[in-house]
Amino acid sequence: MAERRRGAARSESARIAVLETTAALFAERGYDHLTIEGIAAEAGVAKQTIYRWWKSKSELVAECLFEGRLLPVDLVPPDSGDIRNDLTTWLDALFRFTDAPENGGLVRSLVIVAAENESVGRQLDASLGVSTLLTTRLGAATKAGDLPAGTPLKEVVDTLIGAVLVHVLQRTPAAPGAAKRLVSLLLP
Amino acid sequence: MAERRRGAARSESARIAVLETTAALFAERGYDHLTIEGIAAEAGVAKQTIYRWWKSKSELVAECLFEGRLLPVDLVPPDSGDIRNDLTTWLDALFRFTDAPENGGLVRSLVIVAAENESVGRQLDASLGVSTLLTTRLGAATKAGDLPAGTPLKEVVDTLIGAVLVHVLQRTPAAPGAAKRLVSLLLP
DNA sequence: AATCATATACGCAACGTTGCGTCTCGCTAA
DNA sequence: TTAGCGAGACGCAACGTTGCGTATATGATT
Repeated sequence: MAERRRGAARSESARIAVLETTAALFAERGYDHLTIEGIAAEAGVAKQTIYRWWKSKSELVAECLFEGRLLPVDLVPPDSGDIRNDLTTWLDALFRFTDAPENGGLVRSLVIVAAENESVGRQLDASLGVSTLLTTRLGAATKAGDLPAGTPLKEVVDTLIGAVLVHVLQRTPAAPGAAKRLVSLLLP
Repeated sequence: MAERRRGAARSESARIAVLETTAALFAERGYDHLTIEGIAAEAGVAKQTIYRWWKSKSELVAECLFEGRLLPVDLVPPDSGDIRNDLTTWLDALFRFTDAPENGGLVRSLVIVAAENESVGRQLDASLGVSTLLTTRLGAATKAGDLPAGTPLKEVVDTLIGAVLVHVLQRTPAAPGAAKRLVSLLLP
């Protein structure tokens, strides 16, 4: 049996206020200009209330991320039946998203968090809204015979994400047709 | 004509001491625990001497990087004549380097700098000791007929780097044979 | 059932510490 | 004589911790 709690329960409203404020300030100022004191003030919450529940700034951001509060869009690959077209469409949307200046900063901040926080790093693919779903679709396509049997799915997914990261870090907008070229390269 | 300087010239020994100390502390503690005051103290230099010549911490680290002081190894791809073997060997060495825990932290710190500092980000490939050289080799291989004529070289290089970054961020040691699989995937 | 005791979270506010970036000192070297 | 140098003090911002008084929820006592 779970021993019943004794005193006042954790304030859900405070928790929500903190997470919402964190996500807002993160998107607005980026990770490195994010301060615990700033979040507390803006959220109308005591600093100690934050430190009581979150060990660090990166952990706080991680929770926002895993609750889907950081990325404004759902990057779900479409399902038309043609796996290569779907991948191209999805990758192209991802490129167009990251190429917008404000989003570029957002994703770069996200990369910083991934580099600092192990759990965010490990779930990097999930953080970017992909991974399992994408791998599932690729697996299904392989089974259906749309892809060669030996296609190393994990490598393909990692590689796609990696290409996006490189573009974001290099501040190089994706060239026209880059998504298509990349997909053709990986899944000829 | 270059106007003759008046007054004391910039101290080269101080400059060297600062860069060496920066590289050492960066490798030892990582980027986020690197402080200007710490560098100044360790290098036996006044804080103002640093601020006089470098605008920010990331710029200081960038100069270390571009002078080759940050990465302890030269990651030059071999040249055996077989471009795929060479790529695999090089990529494998890169994986083995980043898989060592202390190096993983180093590269993750480097990613943080690339995310914060535009010039580092833009020269990300050069920072990792690759790019131009690699692209040159790939171009030569294409010309020699070892690779299909339409191979998108830039995409290939970006993709390789991206795959390495993803592994580093995910804290996933590269699986045995990963380098070979990746190269086969990109250059079938 | 009403009351008290205990336990916990809360907002508020202050603490000492660290690192920032700027500034002013003499000293030294070109 | 001028500019870079080491040393170090300054105000500022944010850190992470602590104590205070209040609100709330549970368990024990009347």
